[in-house]
Amino acid sequence: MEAKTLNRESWLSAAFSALAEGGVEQVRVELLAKRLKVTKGSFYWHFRDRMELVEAMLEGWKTGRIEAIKAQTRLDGRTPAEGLRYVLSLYGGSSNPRGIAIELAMRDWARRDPRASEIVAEVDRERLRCVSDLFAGLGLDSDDAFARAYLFYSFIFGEGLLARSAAPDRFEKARDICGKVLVPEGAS
Amino acid sequence: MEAKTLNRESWLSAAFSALAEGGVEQVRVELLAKRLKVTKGSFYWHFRDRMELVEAMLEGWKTGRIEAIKAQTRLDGRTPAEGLRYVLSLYGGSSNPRGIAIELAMRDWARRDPRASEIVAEVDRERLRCVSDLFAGLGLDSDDAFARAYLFYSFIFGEGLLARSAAPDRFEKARDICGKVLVPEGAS
DNA sequence: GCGACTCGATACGCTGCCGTATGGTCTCCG
DNA sequence: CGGAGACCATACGGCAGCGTATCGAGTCGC
Repeated sequence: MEAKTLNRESWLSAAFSALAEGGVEQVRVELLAKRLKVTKGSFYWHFRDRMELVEAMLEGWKTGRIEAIKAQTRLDGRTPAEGLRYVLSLYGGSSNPRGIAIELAMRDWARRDPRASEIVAEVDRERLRCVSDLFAGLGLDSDDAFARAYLFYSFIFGEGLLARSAAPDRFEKARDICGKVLVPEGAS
Repeated sequence: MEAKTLNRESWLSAAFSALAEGGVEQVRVELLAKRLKVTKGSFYWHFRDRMELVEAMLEGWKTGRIEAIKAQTRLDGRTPAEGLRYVLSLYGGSSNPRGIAIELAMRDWARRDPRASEIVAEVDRERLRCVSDLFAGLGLDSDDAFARAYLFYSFIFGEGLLARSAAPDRFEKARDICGKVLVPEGAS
C-alpha cells in the first residue's frame, strides 16, 4: 500500500489534509514534508514552488467537485425529490467531515484570494445549475427553482458553520425538519 | 476625532479589521502597528503579548454579539414575523459587509481553535434561543421553532459563503424568495 | 520645575518558513 | 558493470513575525 516513493499526488493529498485542518495558511511545504516524513528536497523536485502546489489544488478541486455534482444529480430512476435528499445527505451532519472541512476552508480562502474566489464561483455555478434543475423537476418555475437551490446550498454550507456544540441534542431532529422544508414532500 | 494617543480599543479595532480582511492569521502585531502608524513598542505597552489581544477579541465579540441579538429580537410592538424579517435584513445581502466578514472569520477561526469554538457556541446558543422564541411566537412548537431557527442561521451564514459572482443577477430575487420560505407569511 | 508616569521608538535575538544549491542513494537499462 | 535519471537529504541565505530590553519624549501632580 505504501508507495516507496512519493509523487505529486502524495503532496496534493497531504496539502488537502492540511487545508482541511488549518486553512490555506497551513499548507506550508516544510509542514507537509514533516507530515510525509521527508524533507522539502522532495517537494521542490515535484513542484517548482509553493504557488504551483496551490494552483494544482485549486484546479484539482474544481474538476473533482464539478464531476461529483454532475454524477450526484444524475438521477438514474430516482425522482427529483429523492435526488435532492440524496445530495443533502452527502453533506449532512457528520458524514464526510473531511469534505465539509475542505469545502469551508476553500470558501474562507476564496474570501481573500481572487483565484480561489473564481474557482469557487465556477463550482457554485455548476452546483446551482444542477440542483436548480432538480427543483425544476419538482414543478417549480425557473426563479423559484433557483431560489430553492440557493437556499439549499446556503443551508448546507451554513450548517457546517453553526456551532454544533451549541445544542448537540437538538441538532439531529432540527436537521430532519430542515430537510422537509428544503425539499418539499408534496410537490410533484 | 483622532486621539493623539492610542489605547487598547484602538488596537482591538484594528485587530477586528484585520480579522475581517484576512482571518486570525492576519492579526499580527507588526501588521497592526503599521496600520496604526506606530511601532510595536506601543502594542506591548497595552498588551502583554499577542495572546492577550486575541483573547480580548474573543471576549469582546462574545459580549457584543449577545447584547446585539437580545436587542434585535426584543420586539417593541413588532410582530414576531416582522422581528424575524428585521434580523434577516441585518445580515442580508450587502448590508453590513464588515459584520459578515467578522462573523465568517470568527467561525473559520473556531474550526481550529477550541477557545474560539467555545465562544462561537455560546453566541450561537443565545441566538438560536432568541430566534427560536420568535418562531415559537408564530405558533410553532418547540422542535419546529428550533429547527426553523437552525435553518434561519444556517442560511444567513451560508449565504455569506456562496460565491455571489456565480450568478450575480439572480441572487437578489432568490434572496427575496428565500425570505418568504424562511419566515412564513401565513403563520400565526 | 521636577520626578513619576504614560506611551511609543529603536534595536536585538530567536524561530519558522521559502527557495536554491549541491550532493547522495537508489533503480533501471543497456 | 557502469552510466543516467529519479528521488530525496543536507546545508545555506533571506525574510517576516514574536517578544524583550532599553531609551526617549511628552504630560501631570505637587
